[in-house]
Amino acid sequence: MYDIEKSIGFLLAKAYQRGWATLREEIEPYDLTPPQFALLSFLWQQDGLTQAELSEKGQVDRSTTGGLIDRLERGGLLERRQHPQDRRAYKIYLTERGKSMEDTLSACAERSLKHFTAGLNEDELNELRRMLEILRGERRVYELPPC
Amino acid sequence: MYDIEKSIGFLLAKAYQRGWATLREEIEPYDLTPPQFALLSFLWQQDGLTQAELSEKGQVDRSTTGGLIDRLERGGLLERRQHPQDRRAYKIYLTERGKSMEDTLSACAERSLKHFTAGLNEDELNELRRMLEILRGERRVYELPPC
DNA sequence: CACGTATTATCTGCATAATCACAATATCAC
DNA sequence: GTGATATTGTGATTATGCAGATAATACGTG
Repeated sequence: MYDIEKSIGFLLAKAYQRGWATLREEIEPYDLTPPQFALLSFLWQQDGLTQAELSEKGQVDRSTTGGLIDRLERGGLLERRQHPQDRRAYKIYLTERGKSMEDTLSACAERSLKHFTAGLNEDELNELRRMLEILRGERRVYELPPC
Repeated sequence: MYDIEKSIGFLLAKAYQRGWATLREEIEPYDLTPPQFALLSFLWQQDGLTQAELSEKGQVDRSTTGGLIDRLERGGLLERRQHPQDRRAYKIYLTERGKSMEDTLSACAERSLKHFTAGLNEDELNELRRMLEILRGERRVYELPPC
């Protein structure tokens, strides 16, 4: 008998749902959503990537990434600049405003994570991270090399 | 320094993403999605629930549940019947077709779960389940009692 | 070198999902 | 009966992935 309440897939969905909501609460005052925050996080690490590169880093479909960038651009956190060598592509750069929000938003993320994971200790979190990385599986979902 | 690649929230999102895609592949031939499958699973356990009850069981917003039911009804897997005592509410019943697909679809779910969790052994899965239940947190997200 | 083909980068449209705010209707409690 | 509450539906916004369109680049062959 299939019991969905005990299914890893269902529990994963619900844990994810709560994680999202917890982060959302923290960053809502800045008019951001969790995926938008994630994209900003990649840009804080490295600026000037193309949409395709950001897409691959975040393991998100390219059209989804395009939409995220639209909204972040509208919010004045980043800007598209023409790629100097490739006229098809944009390079994505943080604006001053986007750069300046790193500390504030990272603090939000830390706070929400602490709240979200309050029921688990440090060892458990490391173990969870290890298992999630395994479940995450292969990285380049959107650039599968020909088998 | 905030490293999103190591963040529990990000890893949770990516593991969830892969879990969804894995199940999706299996049930796509039946024109179903993971949330639709989840709703059916609750109905296999118990028929004749209202939308609000299904919503609470699945921890999903009521309007989301309404949409899921729309699509499953369109596919002929369930039907809305007037609640005998409450004219506001519907009771949701599986059709014969909906009932008959339990075995097939459960097998799909088992298969996809096995594929999805191939990298973890039985003990690890139990540990993961335990931690996800903790992270999932309080159940009734949509019926918070006044604090 | 040139031309045609394949690949790549982005965008658009479509469908599903998810949450929220609000509306319409019905029930409940006092 | 009236006000509060509950059930469902609608509209808006975001996210996500897929398919297809468009434009530009890369490559391979003659």
